[in-house]
Amino acid sequence: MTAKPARGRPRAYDPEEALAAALGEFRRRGYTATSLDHLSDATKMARPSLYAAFGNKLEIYRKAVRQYSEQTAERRQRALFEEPSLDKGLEDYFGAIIDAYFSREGEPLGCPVLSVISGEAAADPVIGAELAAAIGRSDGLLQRRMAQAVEAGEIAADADVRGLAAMLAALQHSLALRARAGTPRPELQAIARAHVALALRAAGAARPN
Amino acid sequence: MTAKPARGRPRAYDPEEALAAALGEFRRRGYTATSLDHLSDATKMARPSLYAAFGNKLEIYRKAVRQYSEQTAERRQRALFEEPSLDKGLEDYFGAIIDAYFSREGEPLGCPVLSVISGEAAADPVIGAELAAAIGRSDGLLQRRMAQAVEAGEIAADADVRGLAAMLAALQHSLALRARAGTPRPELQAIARAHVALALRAAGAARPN
DNA sequence: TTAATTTTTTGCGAAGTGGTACAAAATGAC
DNA sequence: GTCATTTTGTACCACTTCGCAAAAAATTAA
Repeated sequence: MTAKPARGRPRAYDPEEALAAALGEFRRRGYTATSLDHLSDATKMARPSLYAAFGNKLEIYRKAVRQYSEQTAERRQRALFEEPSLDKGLEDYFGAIIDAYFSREGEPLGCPVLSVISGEAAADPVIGAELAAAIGRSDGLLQRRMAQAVEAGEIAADADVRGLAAMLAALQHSLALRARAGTPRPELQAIARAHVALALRAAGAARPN
Repeated sequence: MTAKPARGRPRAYDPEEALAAALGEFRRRGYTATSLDHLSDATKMARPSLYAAFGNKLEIYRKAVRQYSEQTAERRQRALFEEPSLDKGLEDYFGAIIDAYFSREGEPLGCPVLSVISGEAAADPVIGAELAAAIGRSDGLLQRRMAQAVEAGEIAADADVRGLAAMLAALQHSLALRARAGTPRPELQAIARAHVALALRAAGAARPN
């Protein structure tokens, strides 16, 4: 990956680290409240270097989120689609989400999208679309999983697939928000467990366990 | 109410209108992205007048939210606690919430608290506390209602009161977020209906209808 | 009229905003 | 070495940010 001798002056930063540091700033401060000076400090890159490397503020944010998504998506999707037990799969899915909602230092930062650009989404159509897309992706995943569950007989044949998916998506939205408000991790985990259990019961799960 | 001859120069603005206009700006733009100039324009008050009347930016926001809350709380609480049918009560409760999440002109602005200060909550402890308090208030209301429902035999005696309340709160959080992403009203209403129906089914409602 | 009181208006200031131009520095290719 | 190339660092731009001081205006009380 990093095997590129290149030609000119070697860059003094690691793009991946820089984007991670930038995302940290966005998550802590929120989108608008994060200035280019903040990003410059956090990445240890001068502002012109930031521009040359990633583009303007919005582009920096998008690239940082994309990297985060790619890094965390696999575990979530595997939990959802490769775990045989629906119950355990959902618990792992939300467990992965909760893990991602905390920084390495344990700060409850919530979701880099839902929690960070919600404030700006109504005024800026580009950001609004970004938010809508993120929500739509989760909805899609959960709908697919619930449809599978119906086919596999894991839940009632006449279960409301879309309603159940929306109800589980709501848990994700709620976790993002509660993390943002400082709710400690064990409490989030308890909330997720209870929510999943109730959802499965409402779905007429084959084995209410 | 407005019967106060006062002494000095009469104020040229109506405080209630001004706060409503200020809240509109906050809701549209988000907290940080709303500048005092925006507020000054929207309220038609010069910046020093804003300061004299309401205080600094955060105080303006708080007073505007307080007014909004007082104006919308009654309908919500009546739906929740005075409607005999639990099912209908919850539907009306979330119906009132959805109504409040749209501006008079029909823009889906979401919640003036959840959708607006989520981004700032992690960095600013005062705002974080504000967000946590708002979440806690809804949790409390829903817990009380679900506890009543158990006592009245409207739902199963061994129902998970806290879990159900959190699950319904999650619907509120999700509605706020989806509104922010531009989801049209009928879709929000459908989501709310399905969510409530599933929650009641999970609660072992006496009459699943 | 005059004085007291309250609000509005004008204008300022120091700091921060996103974004960029341009020269200096560090490398590989020749 | 010398050149082409790429990144870095310094400095700057025009604009906006929040906040306030001080004067002007509009009213009631005496």
